[in-house]
Amino acid sequence: MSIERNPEHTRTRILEAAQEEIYENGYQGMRIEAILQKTQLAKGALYHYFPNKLALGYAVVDEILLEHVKENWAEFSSKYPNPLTAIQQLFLWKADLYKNEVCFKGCPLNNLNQEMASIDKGFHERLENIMESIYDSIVTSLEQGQQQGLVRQDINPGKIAMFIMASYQGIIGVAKCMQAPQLLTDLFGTLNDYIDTLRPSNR
Amino acid sequence: MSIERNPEHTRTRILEAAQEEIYENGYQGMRIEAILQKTQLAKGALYHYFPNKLALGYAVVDEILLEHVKENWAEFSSKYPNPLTAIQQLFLWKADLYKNEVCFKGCPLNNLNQEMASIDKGFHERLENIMESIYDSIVTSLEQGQQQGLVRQDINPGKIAMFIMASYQGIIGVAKCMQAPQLLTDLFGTLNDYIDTLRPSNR
DNA sequence: TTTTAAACCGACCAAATGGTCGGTCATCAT
DNA sequence: ATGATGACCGACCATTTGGTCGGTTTAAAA
Repeated sequence: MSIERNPEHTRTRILEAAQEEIYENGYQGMRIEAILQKTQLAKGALYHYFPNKLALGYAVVDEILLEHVKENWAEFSSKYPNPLTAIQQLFLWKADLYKNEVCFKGCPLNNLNQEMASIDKGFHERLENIMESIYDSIVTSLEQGQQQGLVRQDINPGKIAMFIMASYQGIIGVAKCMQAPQLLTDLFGTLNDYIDTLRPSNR
Repeated sequence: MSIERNPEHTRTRILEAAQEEIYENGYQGMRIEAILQKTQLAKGALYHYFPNKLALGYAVVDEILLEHVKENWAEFSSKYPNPLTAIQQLFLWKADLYKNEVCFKGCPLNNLNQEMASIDKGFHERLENIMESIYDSIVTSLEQGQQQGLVRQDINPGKIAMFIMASYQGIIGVAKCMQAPQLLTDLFGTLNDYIDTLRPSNR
């Protein structure tokens, strides 16, 4: 009996297994053997698609993490015309999402960043690009909000966008450390309170 | 000619070399061999003081990172009676400190947390304890500030303390990713602006 | 001075791990 | 049907790496 072959799907399966492994053990802790076990593939198959471990790691960032981030932001920014509301809603959704087990594992992007940014240039460049793309999205959407009178005129979109990103990362990180889902809700609540202060005062 | 022996000093040298290695490569990337090279010791010496790699990692957290944090906070909280000012000054000092090369490597505590908290229970417990101790310090100092009329009465010290911690961690993390010292100054500036809003409004 | 326990040495070991390579199997164009 | 090409297999290899252990040296106690 013949075994079906589906190159595209096989490659994706490897990538997803690698992402899971990295998420759980970090890139340095990710084991090729574990990916083979998860995918039930032989070593030759993996090395047919990726020349080495590093290339696989890069591919996970480029093809999984980056795409994931893009989709998320696209969804919320199109759903909520008010940029501040979009950000707040995204955070509320994240808070709920991370509330379960995910809370203990942290943010995939942040984890990888802390682990690899200062060790490997390739990882650093990729992760920096992702951050930049998130940053740009927030900035332009804040600027548009200012033009539409939805965001205070006296704030600096660049600085605020960066601060919001940093706080978000920090919140996930602290929650991971403390392993308390309630904390996550509180922290995102405080952050959303802060974001509320960026709205124009009602006159 | 005889070689001087100083057990205490030797142990400390190993710990410090290990801390550097972890700071640069993460715990999983730290190599025993590298520590031996840095300290010019033989393998037997290291394993005379520490039963294995994990115990060495734990010792670094307990004896280097924890102490470092304690000293820092003690210094600033005793120097500035106003807790909000103490926090702000600490951040300004950190911003300046990290401005150089350190900016690229991130916060030792945060790095280790992101890398190991979800992988190893022993690391997690230790890092959580450190976070808790920082948290407690900030909370009590905010509460005292409230009693002295230096901090707004309508804020929740617990939530605010946690938020400040999270933002701090996030700022270091983002700066590490973006590798821009100026960013660090901006972000800490924005955070300090936020902290200013916690002061009682002048009446 | 002798004894004793520690600090320290470094060759060696076993396991883990990333990676290779010759070969087999499925699939599809001709 | 048949050859060609890509997909996949899995035994094997080289290296790295944490860890061991018998032995040597220093320093202080007896």
